Amino acid sequence: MAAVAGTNERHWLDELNEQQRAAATHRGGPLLILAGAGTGKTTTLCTRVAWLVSEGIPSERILLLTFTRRAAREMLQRARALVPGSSRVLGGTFHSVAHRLVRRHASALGLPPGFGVLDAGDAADVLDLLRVEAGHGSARGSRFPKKGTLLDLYSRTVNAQAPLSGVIAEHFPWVDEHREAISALFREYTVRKRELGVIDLDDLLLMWRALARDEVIGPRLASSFDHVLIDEYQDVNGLQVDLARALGGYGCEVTAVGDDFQAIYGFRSASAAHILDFPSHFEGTRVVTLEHNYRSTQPVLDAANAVAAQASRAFPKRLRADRPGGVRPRVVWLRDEGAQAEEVASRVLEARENGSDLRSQAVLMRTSHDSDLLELELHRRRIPFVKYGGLKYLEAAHVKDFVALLRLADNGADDIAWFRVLQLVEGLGPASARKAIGLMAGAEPADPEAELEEGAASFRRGLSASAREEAGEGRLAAVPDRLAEWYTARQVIPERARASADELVAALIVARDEQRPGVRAEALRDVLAPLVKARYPDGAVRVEDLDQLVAAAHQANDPRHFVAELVLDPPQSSADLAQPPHLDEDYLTISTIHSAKGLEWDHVHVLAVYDGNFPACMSAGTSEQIDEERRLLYVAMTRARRTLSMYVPVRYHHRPRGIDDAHGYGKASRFLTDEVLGCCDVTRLPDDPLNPRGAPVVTARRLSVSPDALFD
DNA sequence: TGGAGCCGACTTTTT
DNA sequence: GTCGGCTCCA
Repeated sequence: MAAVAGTNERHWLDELNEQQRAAATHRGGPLLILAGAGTGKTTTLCTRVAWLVSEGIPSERILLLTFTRRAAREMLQRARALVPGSSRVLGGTFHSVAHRLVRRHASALGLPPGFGVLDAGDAADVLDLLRVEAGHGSARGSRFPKKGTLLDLYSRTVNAQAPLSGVIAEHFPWVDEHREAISALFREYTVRKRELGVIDLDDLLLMWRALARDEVIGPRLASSFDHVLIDEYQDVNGLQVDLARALGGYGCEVTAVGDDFQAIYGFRSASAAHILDFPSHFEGTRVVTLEHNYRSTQPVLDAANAVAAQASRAFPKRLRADRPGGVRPRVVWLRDEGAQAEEVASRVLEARENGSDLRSQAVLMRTSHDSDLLELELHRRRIPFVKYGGLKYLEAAHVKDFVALLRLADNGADDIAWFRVLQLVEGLGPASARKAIGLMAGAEPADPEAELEEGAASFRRGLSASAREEAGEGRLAAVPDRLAEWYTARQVIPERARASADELVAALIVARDEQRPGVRAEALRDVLAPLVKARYPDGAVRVEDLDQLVAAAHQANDPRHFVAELVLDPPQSSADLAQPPHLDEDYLTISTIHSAKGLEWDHVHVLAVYDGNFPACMSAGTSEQIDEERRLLYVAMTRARRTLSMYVPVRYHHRPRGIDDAHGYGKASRFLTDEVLGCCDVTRLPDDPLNPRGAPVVTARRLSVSPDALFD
């Protein structure tokens, strides 16, 4: 480490205000930075990283935990610009850091070296499998919860670290009659994951905590860091608090940043209570509050403050703007979502003509399909955009197929992947796939391999730590290998599908022996391509999507964990995988509010601000849920630097994509109270130009329209 | 009779 | 894109 920089060289400290500087240069003891929207939270945190490094803390001994990897990357880039020495700071999400640690200690945790990480969809598939096995498949009468609900419930219970019965009573009362069956199902779920050699996202946190609490491994882990900085602390859950406390308990200095009024992840068991409890969890905490808003103009803040003031238990916190001037936010009533799309597109173009490029503008919405019509309109007008949130690249069916193949090449015991992969073959459905997998799994090798098998079995049972030590890593590698049993299993495949299935399995065997991830991915892409082309009408386009993944596999730094890293840091779109990104291109951002967290734009448009969306009808149950929905609107509003527009389509479709014409006549969001509207310019857009002032439709005429004359 | 495949109804927010 | 229900095929 270079000599400590003199204070006069740290000119970047001069750019901070008094509170920010106090936070950035705090030394000794835990620190909590309460930072309202736009108060320079990121700047302060980056500067703190830079300051710590300039104070002589080795950068690899600093851990920066953020909500997304994108946030970590951005912060580290900025810190590096201040102090080049900060390049080795370890940054990422709780989950990605957990993955590194779990990887390193896989054998202690009883995991095979090639263990996979299930994404939410895979985890739900495992639960579904167990649900069917337990006979809750199509049980008549009292309906058993579906896989999505089960996963929600499971994840909530684990992340909140609360008893299942309590979580059911509070959030899922309608499944109470099945409580015991669900409890048994969840126990089976943890067993099954072990058998499959996989873990889910929640396990990553559980396992990190288990490592941190272990009397031997824990201190060793904690001694790797001097400082931990945690961003967005208002959105941590109980498990993450445990991790923070474990780190702090071993003498690591903890800094947390957040704003209780921006807590929007209650549905993931996060709770703003944790940030308020921080001082009691960490003895001797210094609290620094940042109140000066450098992002928005006062008129925007006035409206946002008016929304915040409605909260039942709000901290009295009024943001004050540092930027002079500004225009009042607009609230626009329109006929319907079509009019909304046209209006937003026009305003975006208008702003661009006035010198604001598309990158400085964003459209935000509650749910990802709120922008469906807008996306069509933008295509029509050739306005480039990138959409964040909603259905992601990895969730597209053909990409999931490909990922399942990649998984199988790493871990032949992953039956969920098998189940998906086998069904790619035409004429091979779920029933045959299940049978074949049962045969592959059930056919235990005979005596000669008993010793190896003993290792695998002990892994499956999840032995005590000492027994696992004994088994050693070499034996743990002996996960049951389905591929070897294919010859037996293929007998239950319908005859017409057998040859095709053989081909697929043969390709997997070849791919498994190929260690270079790029070459392996290429081989698997080649077997998959014809199947994708046959299955989907737009198959050719989808195969191109796969090429992006192959390219990414070629870039992978750690072949073994290419798929896991994909799950932990999912590309938002296929364009995200393309190397290098087209940085010079100008595009509009469309994003769910959840995905827009921490970001800002000059011009912000908020779509569909009607009641039923803000709050969403599904989240209008308890007053806590409604508070969270209000904060969501607040977060959206405070993303705006210069102008803010909120749209209320009066007539909206219940269902997206125009499947039918079911629609309702909505009211504006209940959060747009008179106080809020008083801070805004309210306009009503003229009605349908083809039918001004609702002129009655002529019904008496009968016209005949037919192309029959053409059919001579 | 089981299983593959087609058709119609519906979809909150994310690591 | 997914789920459940239905029909037709071996």
